[in-house]
Parts: sequence; C-alpha cells; structure tokens
Amino acid sequence: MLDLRLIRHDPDAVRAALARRGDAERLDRVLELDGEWREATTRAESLRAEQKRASGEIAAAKRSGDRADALLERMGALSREVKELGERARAADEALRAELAALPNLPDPTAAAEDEVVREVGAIRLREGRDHLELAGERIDLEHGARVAGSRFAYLRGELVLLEFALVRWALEKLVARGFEPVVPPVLVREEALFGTGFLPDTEQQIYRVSDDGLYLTGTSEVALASLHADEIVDALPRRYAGFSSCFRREAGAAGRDTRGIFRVHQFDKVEMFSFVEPSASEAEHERLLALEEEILQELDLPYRVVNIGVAELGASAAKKYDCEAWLPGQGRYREVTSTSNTTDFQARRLNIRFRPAGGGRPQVAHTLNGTAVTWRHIIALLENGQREDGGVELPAVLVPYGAPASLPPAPR
RNA sequence: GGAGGGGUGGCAGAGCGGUCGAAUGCGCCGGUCUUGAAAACCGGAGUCCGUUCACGCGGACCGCGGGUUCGAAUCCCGCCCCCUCCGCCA
Repeated sequence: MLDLRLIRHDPDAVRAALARRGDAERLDRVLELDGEWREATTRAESLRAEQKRASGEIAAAKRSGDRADALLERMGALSREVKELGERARAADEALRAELAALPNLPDPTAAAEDEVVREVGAIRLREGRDHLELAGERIDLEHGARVAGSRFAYLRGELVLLEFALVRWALEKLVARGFEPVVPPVLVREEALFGTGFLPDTEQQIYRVSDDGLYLTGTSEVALASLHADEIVDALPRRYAGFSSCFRREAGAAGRDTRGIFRVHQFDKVEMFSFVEPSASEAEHERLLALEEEILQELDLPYRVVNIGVAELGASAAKKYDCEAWLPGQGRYREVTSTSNTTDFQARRLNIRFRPAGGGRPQVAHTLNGTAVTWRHIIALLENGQREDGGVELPAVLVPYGAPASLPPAPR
C-alpha cells in the first residue's frame, strides 16, 4: 500500500516512480476518488456538527415545555442529508481503498530497468551433465507423487530427506548465530495475511484456497512471518526471523515449463529469512540478506550469479529484488534458487506494523524484507554440481555433521 | 459439532442513552527534586478530515455496517474476530 499522504503531497513524483513499472495512469483514479471522499466527508461532518447543535437546542426547548416542532423538522432534513453524504463518502472510500490496494510499490531508484547481472561467483566445474532427476532416481519419486496428488507433486525419499533436513538445520543454525529467531509458522492463513503481504489481489491464481474454511495455503512463509507483527507497535527493531515451512503454489500458467524433476512443484520446503527494520536501515538490510544467501551458496560450493531484477519483473510489494541463480549442469544454464526483496513500507502499511523511534515520538511504519535461505532448489543444485562421472554425487562436507550423507551412490538404472 | 462470554487509547480496564474522546492503573515523553539514577510530585501524549503562516480552532472516529432516538461507546439487527466450557479427534 502506498502512502496516501505522499500521493497527495507529491503526486508527480509518485507518478514518475510508478511509470517505471507502467502503472502511472492508475494514480489519477486514486487522486480523483480521494478528492471525492474528502469533499463528501468534509460536508457530512459540518452537517453533523449542525445536527449536534440542534440536538442540544431541542433538549433545552423540551425542558422548558416547548414542542420544538421547527427544530425537529430541521433535524429530520439534516439527518437525511447527512445520511446521503455519508453513503457517498463511504462509496468513494471503498473505491479508493480498492484502487490504492491495487497499486504496486514504488521501485527503488537502484532497481534495474531490465534484469542486470551484478556478478558471477564460483568456478563452474561442470558445464553440462545429468540432471537432478537422473541423479536422484527414485529418491525423487514423481510417479507416486502424481498418482497420489497429481503432477508436480513429489515424494522425497531416503538420503534426500536426510540431505534436506541437514541443509535446513545447518542454515537455521547459521541464521540463529546472526540474530534470526527460528520459527515454524502456520501455512494456512486468512485473507488479510495475503492481502497484507501484497499477494492479494495481485497473484490469486497462484494460491490454493481452502474455501470451506476461508483459508489460503501460503506459497512462502513470508506471508505468516510478515503477519506476525500485524497491528503491533514493535519496540525493538531490527527483528529477524528464520521461518521453515512447506510452501504451496498452484503454478497456474506455468504449463509445460520446468516440468522435469522438482524445479517447479506445487509443494516444497523452504527456510525463509524475514526482517523488520527501521526505514533508514532497509537498504543495508537488503544487502545483508543477499550476503547471507551468497554465503550459503558459497559454503555449499555452488557456482552462481546475482541478478538485479528489472522493474517489470518485480512483485507488487517489492521496491527492489535480487535473485541468486545457481549454475545447473543438467540445464546448462543459471537458474533462480534464491530471491530477496526489499518491500520497504509496502507490506508494513497494509499490515499496520509500526515501531516507536528511539527516544520516543510517534510510531512510524516499519520496513520489511525477505529472502530465501535454503529450498529444494538447493538440493537440485547440489546434486547436479556434485555429480561424478559414474552418476554418484559428492555432497558438501559442511552438511555431514548435520546428518547429510557425504555422497550418494549412483541411482540404479 | 453444542453452549456461553467478549471486542473501548501503547497495554490492562471502567463506562451501559445527553455533562464521554472517554475514569483508573501500568507503561511512555517532558519537568521538579538528586552528584547521577530510582522513588515521589507536577505536566504531556490517539487517528483522520477541514481551517490557520503559526499557537490554535471546528468536526468525525469506542471491531465493521445498518437501525431506533431530538441525541448512541451505551439499546436493537447483521457481519467479522477473539476467548471459555462440553463433545469429538490427534
């Protein structure tokens, strides 16, 4: 949600920023509705004031035995007019909220115009090779997944489960050491949580809905983590959380894309980083989250590149986004494994998350940021980059103390 | 699934038809006192719209919406949310 005051105060700047992502025209409708609302509200309130005065006069008149017919008649006329104006104001307000809710965040000036590779890190040891499905064999069981739940659902089995849990535990400990509180959040949430994080009304076609209970399955723990402090005044910022959860995505419109393996599935697990910070700190926090994502990839010995995502590709809530793309020998190219966004005050305003500035003063809207720590896509990258000539896989030694196997034997053919 | 209770300021919590934007306590901010702090005492502080150069002033807002009434935080109706107890399941 954009700041309505900012829109009123400097519409041209907001329009210019929105123009970068092609949403400038919608601002005019917002301004028009805001004008309507303010006009109707102002008039309704001044009539209300007159009503109150008349009410006092009627009471006084009645005490002195007067029937106050003229005043009562005047009161009736006022009531009708106030009601009508009130309805007009409410209609304008409702339309205004809807328009405002549909506007995306203002892009950061340093957000790229088009996807822009920031750097490539790590030597690519293997340009091409077997893909993760071939390497995993039945340890990624898509046949049973499809039979039980449908296509794009997988059973992870055997050593891959140990690998996932080691990855998760290793990442969690790293994050705890950096001040993140580990969290297992709800994955079913109310509409407000999705609205508040900007996924609704933006991406409803991606979201599973449990209609009997009016709940939604979340595609990322970001939704529940952001909502953790909804309607609160958070006293000590920064607050950092590391959420582990399964994630659910309908992947509507992705037909035919990335259909091999578990690169794009309806359900997967993820450790997500989420930060609440003061506005002046969000830029630095974004770099910090990116650095953590890179540190993880580096310690797992995965070659990757960092991409500053172009404004046209930003989600509604993001002002700026970096993706880390790991090299996948099975596909012979870089593919997205992590993503970190600075959503500035966009989610925090929708969710009403504020903080009290040091030394007191009015509560201000906080900034929020999110980033991927580890997901199933890390498993893909580990398999494909760790593969041996014989079809076995060498896994990073750092994960072994966390229960991961040091290597995987070749999948039987 | 059944039966109750409740949503009021940062928090707790009173108010149940006009004198209520709202008692009281805690917390917060400023001041007095103190070498400093604590305690004590004094004062301040919600959001939104309009108006003003400004101090300020006017108005609206007690979960959301509708109704009754000259007048609603208070009464009635609908919706949303929270809690407790019983049952059921883990």
